[in-house]
Amino acid sequence: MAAMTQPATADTRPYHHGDLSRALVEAARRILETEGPAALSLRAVAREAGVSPAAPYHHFKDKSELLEAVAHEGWMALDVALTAARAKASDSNARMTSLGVAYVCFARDNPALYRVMYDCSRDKDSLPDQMKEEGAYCQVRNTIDERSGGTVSPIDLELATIAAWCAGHGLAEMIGFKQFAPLKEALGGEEAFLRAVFEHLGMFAKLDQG
Amino acid sequence: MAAMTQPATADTRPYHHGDLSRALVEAARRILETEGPAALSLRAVAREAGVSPAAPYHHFKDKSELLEAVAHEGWMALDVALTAARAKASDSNARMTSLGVAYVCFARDNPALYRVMYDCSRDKDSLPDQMKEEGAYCQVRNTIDERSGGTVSPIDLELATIAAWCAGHGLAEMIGFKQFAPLKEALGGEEAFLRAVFEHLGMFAKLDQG
DNA sequence: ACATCAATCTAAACGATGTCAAGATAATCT
DNA sequence: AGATTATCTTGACATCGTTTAGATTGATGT
Repeated sequence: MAAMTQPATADTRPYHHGDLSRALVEAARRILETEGPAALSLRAVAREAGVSPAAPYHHFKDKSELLEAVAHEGWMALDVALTAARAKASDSNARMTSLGVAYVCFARDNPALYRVMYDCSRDKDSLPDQMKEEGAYCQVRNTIDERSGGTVSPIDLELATIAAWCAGHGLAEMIGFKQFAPLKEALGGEEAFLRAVFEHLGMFAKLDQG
Repeated sequence: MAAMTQPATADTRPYHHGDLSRALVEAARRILETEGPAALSLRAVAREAGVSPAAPYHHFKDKSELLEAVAHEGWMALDVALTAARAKASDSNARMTSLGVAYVCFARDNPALYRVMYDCSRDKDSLPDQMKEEGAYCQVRNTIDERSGGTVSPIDLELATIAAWCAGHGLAEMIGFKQFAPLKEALGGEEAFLRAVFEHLGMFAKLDQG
């Protein structure tokens, strides 16, 4: 089946790409990392993948559908990061803080991808990726539930999850503000700063007091 | 001085607009409200203002500079809303919650404007609008400081402000998620939902315990 | 009053973008 | 092998941000 009808020297791609869907998503991520979100045009992605501007339309309905695929990969990568962070903490309090720090660090290290992830979540009728099945949001909820030994009411559990998620996302969007530089310095680095903010958010005051 | 050199019937504008700067910003806000952020092109703004596509360039360097002007108006409007909310609460605890609710409601009622406001804050070297002088951020800090009678350390005050701001912004971005509909229902409406989340964020647990 | 100058607007164009229709090419199925 | 379907390219269209050159007006100085 790999019978190429063309010479196909090292740099001539066969007419049919083989797995253009994936190649396009990877090209998009490459552009995001190297040139930022402003450079992420459909044509640029096609160019990067070595294909004509119209080719993507055989795999994605829209530019937005391509972006959704990119965002989906982003949420999966975040899941991996959160899982790793959760496994690394000893007690359940530290696990929660560690989760928050990992979340914000992911956003800091992949700012363009993070923006695409949220831009795709907005204005969407269906459930956004992060809330599905075992998505990042559910991971936070599970961690909180574990922490309280499963005794907390469903409503309070949901409220606490929302509160924690909002804090994480809000901090993720502000982490870059230069305004905070001296404060980070005073606290001994960015991660210490993040831990301080998360601890300041006594996110469990309500849960703990009953 | 109102000597028009043209007949200038009701619908013929004089060659010089008079105050195109303001007219453009207002046109932009009108488009944002009625057609959303996707329709906000420079040409559309010029069209809405009844002027050629190149005219805005005599008042703004860029499209982004126009957007910054729009964002600036947005932050000022938010300031007004927050000031009103702060005045309406009795004790300082309620004042804080009321501030948060007002913030999120502003974002909910002006979603497109809110997005422009934050898009302009990002990737900016200088201090963003909301943090300047008596901007919204400072209003939050002042409210927290008032609450503790000015006894809290500068670092803790800053951390608490950041925490509160992050929670507000995070919640503002998620308030539209359909996922939360049943929870809002169970709590008796959207505003009750907001109050519950803010109270769940024991934002002052750390401050209160010393 | 009038000429000059600067500010403001228009017209026309350029390159880039998202998207589509028509045709070329290749893989697959019968 | 022949037909069908999936995939890619070419070429086009409308729109966008932006620039350049020229037209129109208000202000300034005499």
